[in-house]
Amino acid sequence: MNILVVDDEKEIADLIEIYLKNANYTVYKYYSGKDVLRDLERLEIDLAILDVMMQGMDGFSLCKKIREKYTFPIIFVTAKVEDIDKVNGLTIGADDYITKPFKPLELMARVKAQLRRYKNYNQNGMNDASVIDFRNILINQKTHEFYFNDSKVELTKTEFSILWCLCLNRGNVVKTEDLFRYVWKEDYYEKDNNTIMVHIRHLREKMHDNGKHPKYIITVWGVGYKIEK
Amino acid sequence: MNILVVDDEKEIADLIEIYLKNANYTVYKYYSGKDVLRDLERLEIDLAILDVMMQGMDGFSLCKKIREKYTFPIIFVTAKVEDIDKVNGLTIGADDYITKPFKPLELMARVKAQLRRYKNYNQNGMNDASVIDFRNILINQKTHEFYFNDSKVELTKTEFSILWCLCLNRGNVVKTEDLFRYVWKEDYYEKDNNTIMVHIRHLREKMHDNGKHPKYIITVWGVGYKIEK
DNA sequence: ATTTTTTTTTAAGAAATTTTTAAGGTATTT
DNA sequence: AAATACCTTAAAAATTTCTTAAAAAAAAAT
Repeated sequence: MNILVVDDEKEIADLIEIYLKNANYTVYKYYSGKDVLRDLERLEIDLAILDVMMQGMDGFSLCKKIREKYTFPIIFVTAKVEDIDKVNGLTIGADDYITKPFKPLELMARVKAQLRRYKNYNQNGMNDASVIDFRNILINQKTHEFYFNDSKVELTKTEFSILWCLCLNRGNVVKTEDLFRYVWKEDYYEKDNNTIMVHIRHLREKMHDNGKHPKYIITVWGVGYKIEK
Repeated sequence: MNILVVDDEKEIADLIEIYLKNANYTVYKYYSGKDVLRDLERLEIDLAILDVMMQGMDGFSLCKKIREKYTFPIIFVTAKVEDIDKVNGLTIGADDYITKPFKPLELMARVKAQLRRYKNYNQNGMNDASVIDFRNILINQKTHEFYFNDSKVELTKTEFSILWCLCLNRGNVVKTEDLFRYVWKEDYYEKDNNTIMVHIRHLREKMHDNGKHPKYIITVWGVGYKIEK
């Protein structure tokens, strides 16, 4: 497991590193947010521990930047004890927030809890794959390509995200609300329903699957959509 | 979203409930772990907030019991400030651990962070039990499919919900009022009785079980319905 | 910086499906 | 026999989805 540690106080970063390495994690240690963003893509991080108050880019800004592309757990570790900071930190995308001075054992327990949630409680295996291949569908998340009957079909970002979610859950119904939250990552309201419907229609069109009885993206009345295995 | 609150100190449970309801969550409030375990299957909980020190079954034991079957996030709220308890709580399957006196806003931020992780960042709860298979009935909540004598029978959302509730409680009578509240999630009045009856009739029809002596969905006079094991 | 193109969202009417109501009937209990 | 609870049927009402087109927003190109 690869853990990212970002803290401009070297002693703290070193201390955290010792405990993490002791628990057999691979540690990537950084002293500035800028350097992190430069390397993030190639590191394949599973969890990040960020300091809030850093020179240059602060922890909150870094967290926001990370969340634009990644969903691995983020834990803030900070000397700031203001309640409003905790609330802000958790609101902008962090999963946990610990104040200094912290007990290393507690930090480790929280790291393990977050990794368990991220890796184990997730649907096993299925989620890690970046290619899903079944029936006459081949969809690749890494390359953002979709092949249907061996010919490439161009999808927009939203269309791809919807189809990917349905394929991840192939065989199972995805509730409209869950689908919305997966794709848009924000709260769902009734009116959003129509937005999804239009995208579904576009997808069906691109799969030549419009008409009364779609063969691929199937409507489950009052619940959501599913794609049969 | 359905949130479970378990605390034998009524005032705390009530306080938490107020904040949760204010944020538009549905709250199921319990004062003992035993009662929770009895109802858990039919509640469809998305997140739990548990007190650690309770009379009878303590929070840790309840957490372990829940984790045998469910993966929704669990947050401990407790007066125990011993570090070792935090570590233990997080180790046995909890996702977060807050000590009293806690700031309600912080609790709410942590609830939201956990739900975001569970519902938006992760694919949600693939592991939670979703298939019931007995006699010649096979009902799958994830795929929203119902097989009767090995052939697929299409059900509407309400029909499915009713049958699922009866199957969850197979062997036992489900009171009309309880059935209504499970399916419609609102208060029950006499006139709703007829609505249920019509749906039951449709179900019986689809199971070729109309007539004087139904073999599957059995009427228990003056009480409700049951489906025999 | 502006224009063009593409994508996403909104809106509104139509179509399809599901749910509820209502009324008359049947079975069971007291 | 009366009262109560349940069943059946069909039509009305409500809900949900589909379709289409245009507006708005975002991205790409000039």
